[in-house]
Amino acid sequence: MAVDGTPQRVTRRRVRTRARLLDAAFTVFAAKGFGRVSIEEVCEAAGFSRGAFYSNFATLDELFFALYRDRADLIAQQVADALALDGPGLDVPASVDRVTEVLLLDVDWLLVKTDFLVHAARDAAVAEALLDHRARLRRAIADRLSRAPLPAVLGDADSAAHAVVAAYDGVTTQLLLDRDVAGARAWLKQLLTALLTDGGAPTGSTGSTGSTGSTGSTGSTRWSTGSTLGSASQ
Amino acid sequence: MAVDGTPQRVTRRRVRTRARLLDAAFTVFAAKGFGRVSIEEVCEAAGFSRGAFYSNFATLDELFFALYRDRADLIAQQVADALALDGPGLDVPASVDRVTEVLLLDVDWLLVKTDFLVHAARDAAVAEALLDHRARLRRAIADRLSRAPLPAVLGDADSAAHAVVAAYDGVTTQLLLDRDVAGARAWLKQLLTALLTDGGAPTGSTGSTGSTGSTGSTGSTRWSTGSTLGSASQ
DNA sequence: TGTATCGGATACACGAATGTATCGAAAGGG
DNA sequence: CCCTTTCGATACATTCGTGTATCCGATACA
Repeated sequence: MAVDGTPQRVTRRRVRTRARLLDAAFTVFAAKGFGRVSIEEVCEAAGFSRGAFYSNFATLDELFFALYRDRADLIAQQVADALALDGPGLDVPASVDRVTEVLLLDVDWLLVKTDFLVHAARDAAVAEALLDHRARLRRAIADRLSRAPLPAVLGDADSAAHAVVAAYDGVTTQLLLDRDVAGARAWLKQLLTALLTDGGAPTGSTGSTGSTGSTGSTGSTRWSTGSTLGSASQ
Repeated sequence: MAVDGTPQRVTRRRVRTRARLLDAAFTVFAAKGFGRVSIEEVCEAAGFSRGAFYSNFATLDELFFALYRDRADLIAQQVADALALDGPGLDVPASVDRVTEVLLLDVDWLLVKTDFLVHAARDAAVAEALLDHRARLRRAIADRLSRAPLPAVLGDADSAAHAVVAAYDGVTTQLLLDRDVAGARAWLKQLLTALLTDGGAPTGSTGSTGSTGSTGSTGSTRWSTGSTLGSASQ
């Protein structure tokens, strides 16, 4: 029941089943979207019965929250690492490359993250958690960014970090629709370099130079392009 | 049943009830989110019974789709109008102001739109519709943008339009969390002018000059926290 | 190895939402 | 003004998901 019948013995298989539940939830949420997923589906995907779930979580929201928390922390850490690789004198293009790689690694994560955003947009407590995570991310970027020439197209390093996050979010939105990871990466790199350097990118093309498909995302369905949609009734 | 028992007589009260259903759906979706809304809730909000619904739509998805279509077209038109106000020589700052105004007018719409994005991200047909709408918006912007000096920080007008949309999406994401419409507008203006002019914005502050609150959004709950931005928790 | 505690499975009852079939009232044409 | 068509309401059956109470196997500790 996850209520405060706090277990006294230090559990052990409990953590494993909890982890399995979280992993399964991630897969199912990515595939069908939170809101279209039932508790039983998660349990089935994890190979458990609903009893296991209710023993670890009180509600689906709670699981979702825990899921987001874990993964978000992990990503934030990866971003921090990617930025820490440079010496004290930040190498902007290299950092942009690495961060872009990390941020646009897994489409499934973007799906779940966006679900979480929608969820947070209607719940102040959840929103605060998400804002926290974003603030941490921004700070990591701003800290690192403050040690670079910074072309002053924007204001200080904090504003620049804001802009970076905004660009990331914008590219994410498009990526969710066209599923073109390679294109999104290229486009994000172009945007960031345009924002963070004076030179900008010289090339004219938008960046979606044809999805090579070899991007190897976790396993999301790729759209079959030509399809209907026009035929609404009446 | 909305199947092809296509009515022969040109209906009349039908269109009214359909419109009422769509309006009610917009409100309910904005408040609770698609996925947490039942057919009956929509009908109740519209003052109808479920019979009315099933007489006009086959499924909730269909209604959602129609709802998005209508409003999206309307917004696209408004943006086009806002851009058309200039003479042939585009006045960038003025256009940015007007477009920003239009795009960040109604938080409720952003909520519904994001719900739709999440929906589209998992359904190819819906995704295509959304991509269509975005393409139209981009084209309107690009057309107008091609008649301006365009500081060449980015590539051609098309790339610039892409960047504009990305900035819009990025700012929207943040706005959904902090509900600071005024701040979002300021920030979007700053971003856009930074992208579309050489000078950029000189000021260092991020732009959240304190939410005046007089923005008059439709009726969404306003979060209690002071406008976040700079003050990262921790 | 025995034993007390814990964790997950099973079974049940309940509520909510859906879809359909049917009926009465409204609307428009003649 | 009547009559036909259409629209929305009502009632019903059914499915689906949830939450809880109970039970048995597993696990940690002595």
